[in-house]
Parts: sequence; structure tokens; C-alpha cells
Amino acid sequence: MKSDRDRSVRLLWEPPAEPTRGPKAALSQSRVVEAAIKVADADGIDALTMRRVAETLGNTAMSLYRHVPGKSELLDLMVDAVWGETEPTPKGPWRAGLEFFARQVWAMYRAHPWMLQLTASRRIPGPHAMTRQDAAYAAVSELGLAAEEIVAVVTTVSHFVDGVGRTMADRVQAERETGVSEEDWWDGREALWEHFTPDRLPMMTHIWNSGGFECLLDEFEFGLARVLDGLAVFIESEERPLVRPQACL
Amino acid sequence: MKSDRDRSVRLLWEPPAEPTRGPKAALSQSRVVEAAIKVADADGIDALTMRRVAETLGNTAMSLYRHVPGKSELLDLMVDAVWGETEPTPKGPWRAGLEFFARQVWAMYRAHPWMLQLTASRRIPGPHAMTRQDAAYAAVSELGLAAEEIVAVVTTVSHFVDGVGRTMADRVQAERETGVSEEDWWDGREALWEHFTPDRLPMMTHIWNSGGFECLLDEFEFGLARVLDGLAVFIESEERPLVRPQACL
DNA sequence: CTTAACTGCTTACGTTGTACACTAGGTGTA
DNA sequence: TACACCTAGTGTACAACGTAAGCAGTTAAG
Repeated sequence: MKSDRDRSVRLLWEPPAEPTRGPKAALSQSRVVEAAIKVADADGIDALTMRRVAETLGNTAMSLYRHVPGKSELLDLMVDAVWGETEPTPKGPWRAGLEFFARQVWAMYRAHPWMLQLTASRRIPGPHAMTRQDAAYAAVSELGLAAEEIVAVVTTVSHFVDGVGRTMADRVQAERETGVSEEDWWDGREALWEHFTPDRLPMMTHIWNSGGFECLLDEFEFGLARVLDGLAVFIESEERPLVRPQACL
Repeated sequence: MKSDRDRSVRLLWEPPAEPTRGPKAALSQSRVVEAAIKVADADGIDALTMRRVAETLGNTAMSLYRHVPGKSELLDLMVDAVWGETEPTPKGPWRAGLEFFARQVWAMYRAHPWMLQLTASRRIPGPHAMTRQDAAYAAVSELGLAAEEIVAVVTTVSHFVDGVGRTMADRVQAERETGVSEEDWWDGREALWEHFTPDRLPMMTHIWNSGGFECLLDEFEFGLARVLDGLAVFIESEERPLVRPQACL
């Protein structure tokens, strides 16, 4: 699962040259990546094994290694390919821009929930991810913010979307693995509800009794509006207090 | 990796009775959980294998199965044990309460970054996690919010903290795996910087040149302040538009 | 003492990523 | 044409993983 990271950089940023000699390749890097994404979409990231990807292509596991250095790099390529499906944030007012960016990322996570499960290790950012990021920064570039404030503002939105996304991704994965919907599953946890007593969990039981868990507000919409409101307070304020980490004071 | 979930509920909520007969156990559930947490803290969640945990206890892998039904349940127990290390949110003004909650969770994630990597599947919430959640809801219970609004407000904070936490956790894991600090590592990616050209990534290069990436604002502090500002706007507004998912209209 | 309950260990199996050595197929040069 | 050389894909093998099954030793209850 290790990987030579400079090799990854080349892999992502410099498309491989076609070889002149030897037999024509039935497979190709993009076909492998495409198949891998399809597997992950269908059955989750845990189902993404080299053998499985090869199988869907009608080949053996080892054949993939002619086109992809290893699984880790395959994941890098998958991530950037998915970023490539999103639209870069267009120019315009900052709030509309950040909202657009957030919705694009959110849509991406909904289409490929496994994306959130493999940002885990230090992954090389690919060109698609980078241009999208760049366009998001551009959305808040005309506000007279300091460079590090631009980064901080976009990062705040990203963190929120990542947070919601992860919860959603977990839910999707669980529903696929168990074959039981979220609601049905919790309904079936009577053994758990027995421990919901007002003395141990007063607020929980209160919310439960008032139906607060039955029909939740849309977590993404609600949270995004709040986050953007909070950023508006910051952006529109006269003096902006900088919060720097200690190392930078 | 599967697990009988009602068994998990009992495991988490109903502490096991001591057996009367048989040899005294050298191991115990809590010792196993404790050792597992230590392994994960030290070397990350990937290093958490049954063999490794057993080794640190001076036993063999299979001995653990006398005290813990399987790895999945061990993870459940670890998660709740770590929640047990946090302080429940005290009563007081809503903003101070939410901030306290956020800081507790943040501190927890910093101490145990692996927590964020294994919320993956549908995990049974344990008593500690639940009481902390309950106390967080209580922080916004006196504001005249609807039950689902209480949930949404706390959830928004959680999502943000989860988002920042994940980024942090990824960084920690990467630093441990590679033995290279974040900064040094990016410095070493010259192959990557070559592709940072103003025509492809105008904002990136601009921010880079103005030093915006060299000394980032504290992501947690900055974002938390914005999120709380945004929630304040919502909480203090006269009429609060409810954002319900379509299914609930 | 006998017996039942319990602890911990040994062995073994299937699944994973992938190293290594191989065959079959194609292009260039002599 | 003949040969050298590269390349695509295969087959086998290995170490590490979670854990099922069964066994040997230990202790308290009857």
C-alpha cells in the first residue's frame, strides 16, 4: 500500500506516452480507473480489490499492474477522475460562488460516497482537484481578504461539507452492507431504546418524544446556510481579527 | 468483520457479569480495550490487529476472543471508552456550551485521531457517547427552538468538527507512516510544484506567492468562530425558516 | 471427587496486495 | 527473412489479516 510519491505525481499530472512496440493493449489506464470507479460506486470501497476490478474487465489481477503501479496510485487516479466530473466554480459574488462550490462537492460525494473514505493518507492532489480548488479560492478573491484568509474561508466550507459528507457516506455504506435502511435499522434496535430513560438521557428522550428525530432538517442545507451566514459576518465586518496558530505569531 | 448488533448493544450498555467458576482471567474486556486504544494511539488504526493487541498484552490473538466477540465490537468499545474520557457539556449560555462541546470533541480527536477513521460503518452508540450528545443538546434547549432545530444546530457543529478533525487525522497518520512532517513532505514535492503555473492555477500561485500557504490560520479556531457566528444569526433571528427534506413536507 | 464452566493456545482457512518469473505477441533493424 | 527487443497479460506464491474449531489446563459448585 506504499507508493513512490513522485511517481504518483507523474502519473497524475503527466499522461503516459503510448508505447511504439509490443502488442496492442486491450486494457488502458483510463479503462482500469473507470472500472475501479464503477466497482466502488456499486459495492463500496471495501469491495474494491484488484481481483475484482480485473474481473469486471475480463482479466486477471496482475494484468492491472501493467497500467497502474499499485492500488494506492489507482486510488489517486480514481479521486482525480471524480474531481474531473465536477464543474469549476464560476466567477461571481462570493456567497453564490462558495455555495456553488459546496454543492458541487456535495453532489460529488453523493455520487461517489467512497471518496470520503480514502482521503485518509497523504494523497497527491491531481490536476482536476487542483483546478476546482483554485476556482473556489477565486470566488473570494475580490473581497480584499489576506491570502491566508482566503484559504481559511474556503477551508471552512470544505470542512463542513466533508463532515456532512462523511455522515452521509457512512449511512450509504451501512445500508448497502446490511441491506437495511437507516430508519428500519434504528427501529430494530429495541435493545438500545431500552436504555433511553429520562434520567440518563433527558434531552434525548425529550427530543425523541417531541418527534425531533423522526423528521430531521436537511443537514446539508441547514448547515451550509449557517456556515455561509457566519462567513458573511466575518467578511462584512470592519476589522477582522486574525486567528493564527502559535507558531506563526 | 460482521457483528450481531444486539450483542453489541448488550456489550456496550450492560457491563458483563463476572463469572463465578473457572480460572481467574488474566485478561479482561477493559484491559483488552485499553491495550487496543494504546496501540491505535501509538501506531494508528491500521496497526490495530488482533495479533498486535494480544502481543502487547503478552498473549496470543485468539485469547482476545474470550473477552471481546470480534474486532468490530472491540472498535465499538474503544470508541465509547474514548468518549468516556471527555467532559459532558455543562449548563450555561448556548454559545459557551456549543463551544465547550466542540473543544471537547476536538481535543478527543487530537488525542485519538483514529476515532475519525472508524466511524465508518453503522456503529452502536455507547452510553458515554450518548450522554455527551445529550449534554450538547441541553446546551441549546432553552432557546425556544423546535426539537428538530436543536438537533440541527448541534449537528452542524459536529459536522464542522468532524471535518477539521478528519483533515488533522489524515495529517497525523501520514506523518507517522512516512516519518516526514507535513511541511517537509510538501517541500519535497518539487515534481508537483512544477505544475503550478499561473495560467493553470492562477489563485494557487497567487496565494503561494503572497505566502498564504506558509502560515495558515488555525483551521479549527477560525472555522468554529464562523460556524458559531452563523448559528447566532439563526438563533437570534425573529423568524427561522425551516429547511426540511422533501420527504417531510 | 466429580463435573461443569471458563481461560488461553494451537492449528487452519480464506482473502487481501503484490513480487517474480513466465509466455505470447508485436515492432524495429540487419 | 531472421533475429533482437520490447510489451501485454498470466500463473504461482507469500506474508498478513480476522477468526472458526477444537483442545488442554484451571477452578468453583454440587
